Amino acid sequence: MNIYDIAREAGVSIATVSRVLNNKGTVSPATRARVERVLAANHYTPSAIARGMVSKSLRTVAVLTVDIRVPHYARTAYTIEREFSRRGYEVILCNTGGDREEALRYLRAVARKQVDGIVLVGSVFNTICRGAEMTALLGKVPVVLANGALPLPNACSVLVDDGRGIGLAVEHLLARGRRALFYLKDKSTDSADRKRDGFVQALEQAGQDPAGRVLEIGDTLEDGMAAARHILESGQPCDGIVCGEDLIAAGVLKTLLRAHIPVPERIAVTGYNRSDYARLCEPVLTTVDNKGDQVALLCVQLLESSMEQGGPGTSVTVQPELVPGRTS
Amino acid sequence: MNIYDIAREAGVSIATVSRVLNNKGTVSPATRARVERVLAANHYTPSAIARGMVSKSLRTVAVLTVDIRVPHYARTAYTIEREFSRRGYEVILCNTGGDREEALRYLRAVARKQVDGIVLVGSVFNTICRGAEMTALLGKVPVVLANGALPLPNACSVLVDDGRGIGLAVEHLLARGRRALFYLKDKSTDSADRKRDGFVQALEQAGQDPAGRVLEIGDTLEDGMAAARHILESGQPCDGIVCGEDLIAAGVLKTLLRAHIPVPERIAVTGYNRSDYARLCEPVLTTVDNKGDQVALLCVQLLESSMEQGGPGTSVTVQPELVPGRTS
DNA sequence: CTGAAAGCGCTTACAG
DNA sequence: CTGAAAGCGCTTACAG
Repeated sequence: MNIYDIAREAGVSIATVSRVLNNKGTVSPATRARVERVLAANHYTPSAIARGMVSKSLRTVAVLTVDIRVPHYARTAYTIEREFSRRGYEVILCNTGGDREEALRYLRAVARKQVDGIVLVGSVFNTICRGAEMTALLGKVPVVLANGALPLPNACSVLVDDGRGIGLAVEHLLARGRRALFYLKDKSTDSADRKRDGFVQALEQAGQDPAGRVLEIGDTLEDGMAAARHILESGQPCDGIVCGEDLIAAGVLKTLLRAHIPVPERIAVTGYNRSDYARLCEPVLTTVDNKGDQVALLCVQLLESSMEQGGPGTSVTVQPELVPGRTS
Repeated sequence: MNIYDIAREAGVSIATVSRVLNNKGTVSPATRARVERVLAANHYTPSAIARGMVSKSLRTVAVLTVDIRVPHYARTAYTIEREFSRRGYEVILCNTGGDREEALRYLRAVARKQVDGIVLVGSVFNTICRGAEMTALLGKVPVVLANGALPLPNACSVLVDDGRGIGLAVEHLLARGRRALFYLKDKSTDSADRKRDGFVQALEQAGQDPAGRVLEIGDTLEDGMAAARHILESGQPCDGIVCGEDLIAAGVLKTLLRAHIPVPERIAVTGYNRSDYARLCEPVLTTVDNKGDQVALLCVQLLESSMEQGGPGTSVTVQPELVPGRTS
């Protein structure tokens, strides 16, 4: 059942049907009523493809992220999807695994579909979105990065001051009298580097030597557990462990509890992300809220405005906030 | 840059360009080479919209779920997305919140885009996918349900034997000498009901009276915490709490730990889903693996085959598995 | 092996 | 207020 069938049945031209469908132009009330009746009677569904053929848009945006199973990304993707849905767009989900080739494959696919915009979630895209084809693919459509930035004229950014976020955790621990802190640094993304820098800087500002205080580890629960064991076994003085992710902190906490080390009395622990992991821990983890929902909302707003009005890529920064729990 | 531009530059007809683009029909090696050179030189990107205009497909599937922030749904959506991506489809993500009207809105939107298939993740869709418009929307395209079933000729199902899953947990506890079990039932979906039935049945099979042993609660950590407090304060004998979700079990565990009740010595706890929550708990939660990844993969396989070959809706059932932890 | 032409289902100037 | 016609960028019989 297409627009021709409707037109025939209503005794009008397809142009008129199109007008009532889109509330564009002028249609006499009588004609409109007649067409609407036919439309409803046939459960007519307009073809977004045919419409897209002329408008060059399917009202779709692509969200590229690392892995939707990571709670922080899931939250971000959730808000982005809901907000775009409210605005009449569908969202294509892409789990790139942080892999450059995979990201390229997704970008090629969504370019063919002529998406109206692209959201890149995670600072890993700072690193992998390089090279001629990437730039070409990302250059022809509005782009926004959550927790990242790209040197493209059309790319917007919503940044989180992650260095400051870790700084907050450090200052919090120092203020409570902790003197021998460690930092567990995950992966190697820009964001992870910024957090590490925040740790180092906060220690230096307090007149402490950060040398040997940063441990590079993976980003799993087990990595956190192993790192804590490593610290304990090293015999080095330690009264606080600052972690770059809640999941790592949960692992640390697990090791400490199993070793019957009182938390926070002997060793304090802090996480990052304000995820459910933090609430789940017993005692509840002190963590840093990196404002995932706010970041996601801002991404949608920036992208929407650059999809509709164009304009150069703007950038906003969000400040994280310490959320005290019972591990500090 | 469209197919006409390419044809002109290569000195051939658009039909020939289309042939080399799709490796269809026959093209002389020389012509093919010439066209391919022009294609590459111009970074030609075919329009999926124009292609869809004739094929009636954008090679897209829609995944409707309740809320991607729930880890179990995130895992399912992840696998579905990855598997479809491998097969050359893009995935549209829809967070319905389990709301019928929202689901309808999404279904209307993806019907206009003529998606090739629809995946419904969660047994809530058993309940909300009723009514004329729903049936019409779901009737014209291959549909598969993860953990659910629909009385439609074209709908496939991948079911999880959730009743059996809870039964496994109960039998496990009974085998370890527990005699006073409670079941914490979440929400009211078909799946939650089946789990409750599994609990009741397993108790009866063991010759126990299930009366008063099932508590209906919400599905949050706090609900689990409150339910455990309620049980403790009631003074009723209790040496095991079976939960319908890991998150609830985590809440129960939290309350028990805070009350200094030895787990599992005095009260055992089991969860459901084999989520990260279970691993995070200390002690690690005994849980039931409801095979989310396997379910997701089967969904993709069923949907793919019914998208390509049509055929009636088939149904498969997956058996859950007990994963012993340290809380039982 | 290759090309001319029709057709997919809409929207949008342009006439009237 | 309404309709005829062109055009969006492809694929696909059909001829040759």
